[in-house]
Amino acid sequence: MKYNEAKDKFIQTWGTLGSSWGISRTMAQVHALLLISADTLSAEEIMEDLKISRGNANMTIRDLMDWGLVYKELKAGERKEFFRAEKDIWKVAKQIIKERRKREIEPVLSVLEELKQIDGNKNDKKHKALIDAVTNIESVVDKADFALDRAIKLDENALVSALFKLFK
Amino acid sequence: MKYNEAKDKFIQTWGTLGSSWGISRTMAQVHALLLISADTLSAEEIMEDLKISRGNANMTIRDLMDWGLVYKELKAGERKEFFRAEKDIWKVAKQIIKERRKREIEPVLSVLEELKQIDGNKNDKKHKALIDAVTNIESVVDKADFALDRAIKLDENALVSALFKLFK
DNA sequence: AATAACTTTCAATTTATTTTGAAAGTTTAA
DNA sequence: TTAAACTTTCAAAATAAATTGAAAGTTATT
Repeated sequence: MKYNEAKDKFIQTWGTLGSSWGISRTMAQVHALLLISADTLSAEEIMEDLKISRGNANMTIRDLMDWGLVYKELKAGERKEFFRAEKDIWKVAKQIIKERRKREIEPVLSVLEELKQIDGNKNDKKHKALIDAVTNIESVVDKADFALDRAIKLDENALVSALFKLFK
Repeated sequence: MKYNEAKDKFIQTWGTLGSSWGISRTMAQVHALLLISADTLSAEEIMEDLKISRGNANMTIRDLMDWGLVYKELKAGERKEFFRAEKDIWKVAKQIIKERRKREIEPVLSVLEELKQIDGNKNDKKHKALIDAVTNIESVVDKADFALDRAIKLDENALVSALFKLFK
């Protein structure tokens, strides 16, 4: 396989994956492009490379910065802005999980909390089933948080981290 | 808040969450409805309750069964099929992760494996950046698998599981 | 203060996904 | 074997999401 073919395939693949894991396809493609770029790229270069419009490039880059996946860099003597991706994929994954927790899980949790204040007889079968479901979901979020914390702590542990590198 | 309002809000909320975490909105809504139903429901009841078409109900239920989130149950003396949701949310979460790994991550991994067979000079900056990205991604998938295994093992540990229940 | 270089916005369009519902298919019971 | 009860299919329609690009906005330079 030639480099350009591999590059396109990588961008395409990362785009597909991204769109199913919470960031939009174009966001993931721009991220993929930056990920395999040795140097920073300008908005101009990104739009040319991926054949997307100026507006799309601009909004996508801004979104990626909001998500903490891409950083802006200024070059001395240049008016243009240049962009660089976070290349540590584990950091990328953690960042995505963190953002999605904030954007998607937390609002749900507050709705669930409300739902527990439901009027009526607590011994009613229907009420009980609803309260059970809500309680169960809340406990799972707690478990997931705990598991995630453990995974992150585990990662921060230098020894284990070193062990992982042996398998790379 | 009255029961019916709470019920609708729950279905709506679960639907929104589902659609951002890999199962479609209607799938999540049907799942939510079954989740808070003390008894099994027929396709007919589901379509009436959620005001969706027969075709949509049928396909959605089939999808949910494919995902292992809903089971079919037959009642003696009834021609109709009845459905029951998996109510252990931790199992639901594990099941979704497992399915999505199979459906979305595994195909990506095999593409990445291909990409490593790229022609040309390995010392070329561009090649190196691409190979680095691919390698890095593969190692993160390994880490995530490991962390997930740990989380699941942790959950299966009765003692820890009991501790969790204290916080419920 | 005028111009050039660049970034941002957003209404209109395009593309992708979901839903419908009538028709076809299947199974059971008489 | 026929009819009734039920399930599945899928092309068309509806809805939702992403993308474009020209115009407006901003900032730096002369």
